[in-house]
Amino acid sequence: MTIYDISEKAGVSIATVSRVLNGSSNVSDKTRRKVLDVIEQYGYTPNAFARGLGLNTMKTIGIMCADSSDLYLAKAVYHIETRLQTNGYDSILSCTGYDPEQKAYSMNLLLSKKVDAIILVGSNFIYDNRDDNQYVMDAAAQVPVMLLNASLNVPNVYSVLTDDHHSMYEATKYLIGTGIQDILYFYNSNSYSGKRKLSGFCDAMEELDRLTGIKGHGLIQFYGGPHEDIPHMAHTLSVLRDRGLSFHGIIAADDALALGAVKYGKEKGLRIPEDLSIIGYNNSMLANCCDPELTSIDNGLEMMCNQLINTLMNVLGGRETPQEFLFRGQLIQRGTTRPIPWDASQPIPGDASQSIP
Amino acid sequence: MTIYDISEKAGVSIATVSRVLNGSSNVSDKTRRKVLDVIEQYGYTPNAFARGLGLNTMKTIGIMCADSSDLYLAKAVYHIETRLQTNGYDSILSCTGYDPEQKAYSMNLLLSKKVDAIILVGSNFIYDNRDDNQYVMDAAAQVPVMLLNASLNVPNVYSVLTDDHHSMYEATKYLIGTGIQDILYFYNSNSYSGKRKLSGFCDAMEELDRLTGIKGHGLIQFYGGPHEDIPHMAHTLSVLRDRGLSFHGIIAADDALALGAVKYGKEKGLRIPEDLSIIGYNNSMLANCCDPELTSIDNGLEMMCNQLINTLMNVLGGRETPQEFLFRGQLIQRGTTRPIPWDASQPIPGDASQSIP
DNA sequence: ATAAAAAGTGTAAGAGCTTTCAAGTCAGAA
DNA sequence: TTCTGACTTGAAAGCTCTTACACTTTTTAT
Repeated sequence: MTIYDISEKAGVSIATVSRVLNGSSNVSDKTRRKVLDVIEQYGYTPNAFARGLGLNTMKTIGIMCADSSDLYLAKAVYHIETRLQTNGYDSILSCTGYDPEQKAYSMNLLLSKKVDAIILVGSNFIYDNRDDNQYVMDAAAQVPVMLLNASLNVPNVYSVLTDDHHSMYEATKYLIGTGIQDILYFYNSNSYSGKRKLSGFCDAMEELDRLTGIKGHGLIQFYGGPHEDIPHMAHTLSVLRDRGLSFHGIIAADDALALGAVKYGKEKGLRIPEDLSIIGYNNSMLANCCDPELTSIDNGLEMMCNQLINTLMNVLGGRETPQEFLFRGQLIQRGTTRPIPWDASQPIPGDASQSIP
Repeated sequence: MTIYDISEKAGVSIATVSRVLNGSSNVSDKTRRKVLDVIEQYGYTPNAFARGLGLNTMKTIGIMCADSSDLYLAKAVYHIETRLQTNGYDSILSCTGYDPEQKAYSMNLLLSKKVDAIILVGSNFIYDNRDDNQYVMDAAAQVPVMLLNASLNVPNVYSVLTDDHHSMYEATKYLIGTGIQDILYFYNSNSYSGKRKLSGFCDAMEELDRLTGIKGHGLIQFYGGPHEDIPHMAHTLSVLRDRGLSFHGIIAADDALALGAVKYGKEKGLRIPEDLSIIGYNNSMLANCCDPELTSIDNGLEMMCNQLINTLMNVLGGRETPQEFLFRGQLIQRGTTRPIPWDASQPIPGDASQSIP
């Protein structure tokens, strides 16, 4: 069933059928109705390839994501996919893993499929070394590139992200405000946003060092073990402690790591939050799975995804739009941290609980 | 840059270029090298639309999934996507939600994009009423349809699933074997596999009723609240208990529900597993997030996904293959259940711990 | 050496759609 | 009535590739 069949049955030319199909206004109502009837009757759907050939677009967006089974990334992909769909776009998903070469390869694959844009979900697509981002720039030369949780100042690249530095800075100050000074930062990624988070933590700790005149309140521990392996995370911390390091607070770069920290605390018989306070990141469902429930930073993922798609639609529609959207995260206080005492004289100037509602 | 440009620069015909591109053997080494060089030099990539038009395929598989942010479904999609990629296929992902109409619509959208096959991830795509599955049969008339976690006996539809009935039956018998008789089944879906699970539970409980001569050991509770809302799940159970129902074991239809059960137990001050034993389903990362760690049923998701892709490749390659693959789940015993006592005389014949290693 | 088979290459006909441009229709104005 | 211009419509070219078929060249068998 092709456009020719339809044109024949409707007694018009293929051009007219095509015009009806594309909602062109240059068709009389009578003709339009006639064609529509025939199309309906035979259940005809235009061939997407042929259409793509003619239009050089298929209303399809390429989504790249290192690991779509990751709780956070999966949520992001889901929201993006859903919003795309309501805007009449399809998406081709490509799980690239964390290997840079694979990323570049996947990118080319998507481009060869003539996607209208590419969305990079997650901060691990942008590297510090500008040369390593060449593949992104190459892509941007062909189609708009959208970044979620990362930023790259290059034409035709648009970014939607949270201010991870600020979030971590405030979270750290909040924890200090509850009376804890020896804090461990527990992280597992050096990605674009990973770096920002770490520096936020460091800045807050340095401030503390400066104010107290004591050096080294902050500890930093990288977790390189298997993804999502909570027991292994707990074990990593256990080893640390056994080496004699002491800390009464843990700030984790994501909720899974925080759960590892909670598990560690329980295994060591520490009361949470009295003996050990813990803050997670992302405010995922894991925060509720935790006992006690996990204090975590919510960065409004859904809102960011909406902004990203809106921006994309603007770009695709040829409308002007800012290149970068920066959101602010929000600390959700739950059971793994103590509240800031009402009367406490803050060791750090500035009331953290004010800027983090 | 088209095939014409390449053919000109290489001094051959477009047919030869095309043959080189498609790895046809009817090209001399010398010619091939020459063409390849030119292609390399100009960084040419064939236009996917034109290719699709000619071949009527784009090496693309449609994946449908109700909610790709669901922990379990996301894992499945990830494995499928990854395996597809290693087989040289792309995937178009469509998140349909749970609305039947939306499913049919998405299906047509995928078909219009000329996918080579459609994979339905999750059991909620198949309904009890055969008429409701018409959209699947319609699709199967055009391309192979693969079902993960569901089954439909229709030509050109292939199924890969676990024997949920058996898993639940054995899990229930196991729990009974640990000495618990009043068991609550906690579930949230009436999907294809949801039904199977429920009937597995019911069968085991009826057996118990028959053996003890007492009716009504089993309780069943549906959870209709928001997805992944652990506190809400706990609350649902709390309400039940407050109405005077008593149970010392909970079997949940998935791990999230089981965490809800754990939370409920803790809130009520029950010791787990002494006062309340809990079994989850899917053996997801949540099982490790739990304290104590959750006993759960592992149904080998990755293996199933592999089988599904292998089968698909066979179908696409025109090779014979069975229509249905049925796997057996496996109970992973952890901290939310007691071990079966060595010397206990089983109230139910058949040693559950034997068939569930 | 020669016939027959095999291998390599090119021509041209699609695949199904969009879109330009020319032509046809028809109302209202002159 | 004739002309003008606004609408409609159709013919045909174009988008980029694949592939059947025909033709040429090379290899193999005799």
